[in-house]
Amino acid sequence: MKRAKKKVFADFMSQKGLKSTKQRDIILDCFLSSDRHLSIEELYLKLRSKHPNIGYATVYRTLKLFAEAGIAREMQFGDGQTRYEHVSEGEHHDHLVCTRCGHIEEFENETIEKLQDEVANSRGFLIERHRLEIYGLCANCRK
Amino acid sequence: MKRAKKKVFADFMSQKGLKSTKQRDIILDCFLSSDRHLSIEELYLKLRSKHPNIGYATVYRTLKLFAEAGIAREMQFGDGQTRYEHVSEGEHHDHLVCTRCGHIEEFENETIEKLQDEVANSRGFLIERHRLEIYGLCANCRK
DNA sequence: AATGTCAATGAATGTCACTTTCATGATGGC
DNA sequence: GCCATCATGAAAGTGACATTCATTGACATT
Repeated sequence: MKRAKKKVFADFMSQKGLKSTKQRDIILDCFLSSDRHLSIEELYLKLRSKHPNIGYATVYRTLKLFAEAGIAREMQFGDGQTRYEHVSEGEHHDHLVCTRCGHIEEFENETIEKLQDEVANSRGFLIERHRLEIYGLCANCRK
Repeated sequence: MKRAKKKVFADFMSQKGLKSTKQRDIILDCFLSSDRHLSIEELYLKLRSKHPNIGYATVYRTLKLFAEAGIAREMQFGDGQTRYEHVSEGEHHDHLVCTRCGHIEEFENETIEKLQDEVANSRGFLIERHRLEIYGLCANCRK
């Protein structure tokens, strides 16, 4: 899966006439071996420990590239930081966010999606995308 | 209803030992007679036309007060601006957001809420709140 | 190997939307 | 009216991006 995404990114880059560089490889490796929901800042700090002279701007631009290439997706959870999550081919999911420990879980629910379509249709609304987030305490933090 | 909210706010203020001022009255009036989803900037500009020397910081602080008093609620729709919506006693609703004209519609769906509860329960998650936003084209912009 | 070409990099700077500070100005209780 | 507080608004500060630009580096050409 890590290998598959590397290929997707490599293909995207060559198709766009963009170059493969040390930094981009390092950032991709680090991203793929990280949490599913990572902010630019977090990834930047994680990288700095091993590669002290990689720039914030490079991390920022490279994550944008990942998003364009379809291997990452930008997310806002309302804490003022953009997070990037891994994307697997065509999937969609929503989130359970723990307000105590920050833990993020994913879920899918076909019925909810269907009901959303109904709501949108009844208003003449054409859906492009949606976001559903449930905030609360995760099982661990309830103890 | 406008009158009721003014009372709620007046009660909140006196209970907190805060003062009633010209500015706060003006801002409350303007807020109550506005769109249901207004950014600080929008409200500030609207106010400036009639009250040129009211400060941005005052609008900002007063909206926070409205939120504390429970007559407004902070919302993020991912455009980088915080919006404040009117709150009516105990109600909850979700949003349809037009990505073209910025129009925001509200909706409620009991079944979706119930399904969310089920999802949360199955993960041992204790819900505090949730947000559901559907982004797309409104009926008008589809034409 | 030296040079040319051009995208990539990263330190520095800019931008935007708040958020706080602080010197002044209002308010409400006596 | 007096005064301890609170409120105001101009200005400065903050945090998280987003852009600039001089330099670097990778490959192609001489």
